[in-house]
Amino acid sequence: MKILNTMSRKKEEFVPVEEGKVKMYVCGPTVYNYIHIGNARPMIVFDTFRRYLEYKGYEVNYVSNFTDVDDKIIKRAIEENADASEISKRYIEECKKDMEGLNVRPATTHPLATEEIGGMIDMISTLIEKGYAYVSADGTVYYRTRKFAEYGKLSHKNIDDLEAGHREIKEVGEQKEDPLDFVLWKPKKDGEPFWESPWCEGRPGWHIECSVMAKKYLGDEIDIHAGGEDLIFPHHENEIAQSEAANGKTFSRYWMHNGFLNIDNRKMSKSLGNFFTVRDISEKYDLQVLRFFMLQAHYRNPLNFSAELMEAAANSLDRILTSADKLTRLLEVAPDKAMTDGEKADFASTDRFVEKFEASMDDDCNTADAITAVFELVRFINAGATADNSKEYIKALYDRLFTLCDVLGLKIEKKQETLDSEIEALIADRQAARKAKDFAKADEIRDKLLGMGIILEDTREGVKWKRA
RNA sequence: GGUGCUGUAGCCAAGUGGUAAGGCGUGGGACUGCAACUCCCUGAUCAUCGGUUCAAAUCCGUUCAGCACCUCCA
Repeated sequence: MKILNTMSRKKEEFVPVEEGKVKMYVCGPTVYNYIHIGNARPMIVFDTFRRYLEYKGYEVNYVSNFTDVDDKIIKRAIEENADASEISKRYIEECKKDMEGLNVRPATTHPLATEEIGGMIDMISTLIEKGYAYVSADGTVYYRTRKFAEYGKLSHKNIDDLEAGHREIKEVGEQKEDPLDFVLWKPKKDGEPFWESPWCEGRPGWHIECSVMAKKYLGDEIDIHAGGEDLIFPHHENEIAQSEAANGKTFSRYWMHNGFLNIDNRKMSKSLGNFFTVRDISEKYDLQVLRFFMLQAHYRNPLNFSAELMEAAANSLDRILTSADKLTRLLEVAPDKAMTDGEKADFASTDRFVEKFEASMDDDCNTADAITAVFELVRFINAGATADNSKEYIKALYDRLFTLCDVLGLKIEKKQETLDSEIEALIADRQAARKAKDFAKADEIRDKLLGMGIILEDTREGVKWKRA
């Protein structure tokens, strides 16, 4: 399996630190509001990668934090005249609901920044002892960036270019030794949450949180660190500087970054009025559609979002779900027999779809390509499977489709839904009318049901209904 | 200015040296009482120009267009 490593900018064969196990850290959201659809992209793509690693037999320790102390949260708390922890708690819960809708599995651990302050103080102390950090007069602790010789190795930036850039932005009131230095610990302001520390009452800088949480839950050297491409600099660069200086080891062997999501070809932002939360989308679509939509593109490429594209994604996904539904129906009526030799050969011929799927996923998690293998399996099913096939054969096809979709995090199980007796009676009446060739009445009933939100389809396997 | 990314059929999107996957949509056909579903058929020489090569969407260079990061945005 190959992964494009941001560090080397090359596809590298994946070799975990410990055979059979993967330690993976994905930077999570700052919880000051409902998550937006841009936040959802790394959640979806890296959840999919995790699922694939598990499919391959790896034991994955997947850690994703919630940043629950931050300027934005504090700002929101002040606006609502609430406590910052109330805000973060609320949106962590809402985020988990959205993740469930997106079928993003909970991480092995979801650490909270506010519960890891002790570890942060320890790491900052270590950095000070080793000379990688210093305390300024007001108690702010800064990282001494130039002390870390490899600074810039992930983002491939030249430290002197960076410095030149910074000089044009005069930073006022800071007591840094160097403009490149960043905050590890900052003093509290009135009304802000704070913690005791050896330097001052205050709170941690953003970057130190992830270094500490990764270390605590995964160890000094992790396999994969992932997040949005905007985090490469400065966030991940700073994490490397902190962790490697403090621990004396390579922080992460592989770095994966997803591309940005644009809206109607423009960057999503509140000021442009093209800002969508996952919750907004859930009002119109099953969130599976959003998940499918994002997996149709390669995770590293920029992806454009629009209403038309969502509609197309919904139709595409329906094609898969319809096929799965057909198998479910066939399973009910198929003769309870073992596979015939012919069926065995047919089933074996679908191995090629699984092979293609795996080859695509092995190639830097190419979900867009992997999905094509699913569609090829779908066409095979739609064209070939009938009520004459044995139950064992139908079941085998279903399991195969289920397995591939499950890696992608797409649920194909039909939700167990029951109709109320009135609707069932109407469907029965319509069937009777059709049998009597009273098509006017049959159509009338079908229209009536449509008005009630029930769509009927007369398939070879019988009458099928679905909600509009 | 620095560092990168992108440009493939109406739309979306794989494919990084051997003569273009897949999906949506469109049009035609089969099936169906009709509709829907499904199946079959239907489309591009890969932004531009030039070069390397027996062979390029795929490597090198040019031009054009769009985008990102370089200020705690996934």
